[in-house]
Amino acid sequence: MKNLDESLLVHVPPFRKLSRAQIRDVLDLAVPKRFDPAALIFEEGMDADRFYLLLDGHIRVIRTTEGGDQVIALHIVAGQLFGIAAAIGRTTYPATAMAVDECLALSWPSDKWQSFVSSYDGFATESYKVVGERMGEMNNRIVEMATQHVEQRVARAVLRLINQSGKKVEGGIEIDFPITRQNLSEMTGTTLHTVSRLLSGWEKNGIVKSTRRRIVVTDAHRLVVLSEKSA
Amino acid sequence: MKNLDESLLVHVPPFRKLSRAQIRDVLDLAVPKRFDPAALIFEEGMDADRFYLLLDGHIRVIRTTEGGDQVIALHIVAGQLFGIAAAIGRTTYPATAMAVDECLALSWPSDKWQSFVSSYDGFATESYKVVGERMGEMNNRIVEMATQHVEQRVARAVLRLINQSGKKVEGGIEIDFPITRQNLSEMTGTTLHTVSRLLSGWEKNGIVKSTRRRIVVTDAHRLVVLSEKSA
DNA sequence: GGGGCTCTTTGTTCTTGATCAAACTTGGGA
DNA sequence: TCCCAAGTTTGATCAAGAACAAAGAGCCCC
Repeated sequence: MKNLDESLLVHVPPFRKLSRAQIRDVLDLAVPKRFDPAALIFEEGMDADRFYLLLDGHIRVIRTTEGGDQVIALHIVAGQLFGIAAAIGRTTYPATAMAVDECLALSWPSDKWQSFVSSYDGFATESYKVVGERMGEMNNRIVEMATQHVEQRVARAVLRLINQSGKKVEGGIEIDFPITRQNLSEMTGTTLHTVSRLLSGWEKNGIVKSTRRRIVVTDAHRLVVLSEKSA
Repeated sequence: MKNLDESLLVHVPPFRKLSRAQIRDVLDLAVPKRFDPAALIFEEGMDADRFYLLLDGHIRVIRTTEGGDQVIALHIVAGQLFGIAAAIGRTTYPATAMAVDECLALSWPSDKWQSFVSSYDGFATESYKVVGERMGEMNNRIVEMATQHVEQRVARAVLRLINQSGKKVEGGIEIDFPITRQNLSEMTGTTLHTVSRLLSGWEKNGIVKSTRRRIVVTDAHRLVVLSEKSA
């Protein structure tokens, strides 16, 4: 438990400005944990007792409506903080976090947040920058949902995924975690049927290539064009 | 300029915990300004050199797409901070702020943000609570847009407005600033035509009563029912 | 190596709400 | 007082995408 290597945090933005000794202190307070694919890390409404740093894997942040519809709010990639309800004055988690693939995360008790902010220079700044980026992303999604058609929204969602978690493969860029048409529909507010038809169409035009749970973008440029097609 | 009364800030959340002397200091740094209806306070992309506190009136926060569509992100009511790009590590404003009616606001240079946070206990906590609330609202809107029909979205938008800025009048609750069908459509991602038809329908059913730029909700309960109608 | 679960595809029909098109109303300003 | 701009209503048509319905395909586990 106590032998986490300091190199883990050296390159992670919120901790980048900390000294070796400070990182040691932070790590000594951290609890590492592994999650299997589809494991729930915390659920919407739960008491927000810990905050997390994802070291490896991908996390999906989900909200569920009373009607049972799921909406994917965002994906977290390695190196990002999540579950930081404490940072924005919340006592419960606003959404559910689920491991997409095998994940490794560190966590700390939420009541440590305050002391991190005051003890470690740069920690607050970097963390709130993350908050700002997420707000920006959310804002963009609202604008998209309000003004764009389904095809453009799905195109953007795919582009965002390859930007955040794209892996170069021969013939294009692959989303490097498993994702279904259903998932994509939950990110864009449409149905899996419509997403399936869109992907089939794009595949016919040589823009993407996809198999079960995997998507490779072969012509990102044309996807960008699609995503911008007149409002 | 220097004779702002301290009572202005005593009941405003971010400053609530400050001493009389501290409030004096804060006020001495503040620049008050009045804005006419429809005046732009700052625009998306502008250098975020100041942050604001709205003392009176209503502000509309707007994003405009390349295609010229406008989306209303949120409304700010008296007592709220806005333009707090500095708080989330941004150097430009992420959206445009426009006065809806006659407004009075205080503003401070953005570089004072850091010193406010460190000098005044409770300021950071309260401010980030506001950030958290806005994130929650944005999140809800994303979920709504993804899962609900237009009628439900418009109903919710109206309910939100009367919650935030409702004024009791005989016969119901009125949204206490001027708002057009067009505005409502920009809040919900639909067209003014559809909003007009919905409002006409509701009026026929005795749920609302509206004239040019004014909306009175006469039966909030039934509006809630409408807004929840099966996903 | 088969069974079953999960994911995907594809066809058809139907509904919502956008788009197009005008006319009407209201209130402020010349 | 009249005019005009801004805001509102209403009708008709149309298209995007949801809903309904099945059938296929890939993968994991036994």
